[in-house]
Amino acid sequence: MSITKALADENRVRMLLALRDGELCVCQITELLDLAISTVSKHLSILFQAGLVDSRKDGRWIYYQLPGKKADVAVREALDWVEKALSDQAQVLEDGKRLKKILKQDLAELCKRQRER
Amino acid sequence: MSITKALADENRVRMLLALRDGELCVCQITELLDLAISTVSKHLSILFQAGLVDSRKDGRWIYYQLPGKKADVAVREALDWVEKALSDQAQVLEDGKRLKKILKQDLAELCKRQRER
DNA sequence: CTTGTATTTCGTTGTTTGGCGAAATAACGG
DNA sequence: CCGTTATTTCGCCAAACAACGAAATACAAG
Repeated sequence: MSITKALADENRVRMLLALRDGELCVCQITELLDLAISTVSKHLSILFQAGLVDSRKDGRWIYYQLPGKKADVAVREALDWVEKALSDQAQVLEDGKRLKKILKQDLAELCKRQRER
Repeated sequence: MSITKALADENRVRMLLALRDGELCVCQITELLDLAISTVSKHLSILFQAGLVDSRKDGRWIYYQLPGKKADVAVREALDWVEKALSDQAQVLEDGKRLKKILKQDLAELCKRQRER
């Protein structure tokens, strides 16, 4: 049930699909979705509680990623479905392009710019 | 997106799982969930708009059912996931038992009793 | 330590959603 | 036709939710 609720928000689905190609830190996700940092953080905690993302700390940053093979079957199959059913949405395709540009930017610079919004 | 939103409500998921063994009319679903008829009707319209249920009219009653093979792939796979991931929830198991009793009742009687709540 | 920085938590606000009952609709049976 | 009946639509209220900014937290670097 927490899985279906977590998937009900468009921004959260965008986050999951953005993580397909690897982990991202909070400020990268924030840049992609153009939301307040606190909003993104809350969304991530909802995804985390549903088991749909993992996180790890590295230096100053916290990286979020899709869960590995150890994840619950229900979670893994839900994520498979999301990818198959929703990854061709216009917004998601655009996110893919924007994400490439974001990944080229220096992480410290990116975070700094966000703090000054 | 309309699919994930439709699946985010517990009562709607219960409806879908109740339909696994065959079609049900609105008043049977209402009896199962113990909600107002108008509420059930609204839930069903949300499921219908997402493509997660079909309906057919027969005499005085409208029967809802899970969509057939012609349904969208995204819909069919979402329903497969719901069944696999959520059908072992306590509430759903109890619904299964209650549904058997409901199905034994005369349809006209059932509807009549509901009108008098 | 102390400053700076990335993230989370908290409190508030506006919007969405779920619930109900009453009225409208549709359609069957007399 | 006319009343009855099953369902939907409408208008309302309360609860849940998403969004924000400010304050708190955690921790790395100087």
